[in-house]
Amino acid sequence: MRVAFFGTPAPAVPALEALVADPRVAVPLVVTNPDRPRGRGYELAPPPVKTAALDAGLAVAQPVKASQVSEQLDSLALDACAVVAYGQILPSSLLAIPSHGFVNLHFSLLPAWRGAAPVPATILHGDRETGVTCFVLDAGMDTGPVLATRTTRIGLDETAGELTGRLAALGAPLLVEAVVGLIGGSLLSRPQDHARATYAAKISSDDARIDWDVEAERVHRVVRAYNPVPGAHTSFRGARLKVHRAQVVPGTGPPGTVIAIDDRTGAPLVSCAAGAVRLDEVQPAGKRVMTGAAFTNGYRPVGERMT
RNA sequence: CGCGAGGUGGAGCAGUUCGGUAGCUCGCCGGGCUCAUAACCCGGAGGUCGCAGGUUCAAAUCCUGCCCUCGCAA
Repeated sequence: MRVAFFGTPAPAVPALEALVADPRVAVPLVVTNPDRPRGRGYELAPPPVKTAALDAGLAVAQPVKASQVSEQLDSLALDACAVVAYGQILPSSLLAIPSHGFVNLHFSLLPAWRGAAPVPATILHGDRETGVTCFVLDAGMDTGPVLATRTTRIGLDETAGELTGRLAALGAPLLVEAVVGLIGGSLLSRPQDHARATYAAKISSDDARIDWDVEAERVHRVVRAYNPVPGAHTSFRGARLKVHRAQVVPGTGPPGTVIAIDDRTGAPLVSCAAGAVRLDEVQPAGKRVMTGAAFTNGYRPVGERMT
């Protein structure tokens, strides 16, 4: 079976590797986004999928627009394509090229959380479980018929980064089976219940700003949902303070106030609209990540306000 | 040449403006108190102040160059 792979960031890598490792599948081409300037100084960085593909000795294409590979795809006599977080909408002209179409691995239980950022959305929403879905791409945004799903519980303190890693590992073998099953005819797709669809918009740094005037449970979810990127943040002494990890604790005070230091851990306690959170891991702008206790020792924040 | 912050005992910070004794909160080690303790008391070890050069009687502090870490943005 000849399957081209479309994907870009790190969570797509396990799927690519699983596909390559399967003896039934040949991967004649990997399509990924172009190298982009990243980090300080705008250094050009290759996407993780490109690095993994080159390591595996695979051919790589990095079109600015996906449609630019249509001729190349045409010439490869593909049975199907596999897509994981490619980062571009694929035009239907492209979807028609492989005989069995495109199979996408999406990091939610569709039709829940269609769109760009399903993992933060599911944590933010307080879902108890989530999963991965393999479906056949159609013209809509994550609207195609479903081939296979896998479910997993969300840990009470699990971050988006951790959950994404687990879903990537969970989804990789599922994608292989979905692609093989679709091509082989052993797997049938079922349409989604569109009436129950929910959407997870792309997140921005602004979304990750902590509003202290909500209940502590919600602050805790914000912290988890935006870890590690872009990082939940607040403002302290006029500078950005990222909160990487927190716990809900009892406490009362004006929202955003450092009301006390935790006896056991030494971490600062910050009051919310209801309850408080203990800041277990923070990062002031320009500094390394530090424990809440280290922050307390150096900054003596009791009584001060985070905004 | 994208914008910006920072490097001071093991951790996190102050001290740099205006050169002159190495400071604070912790941690660690030892001792004490206590039924006990993450609590409290007493004592102690531990620092080439990122690196190199320069100015000076004297540099963490002023000047020059370099290295490293990190925040924003993309």
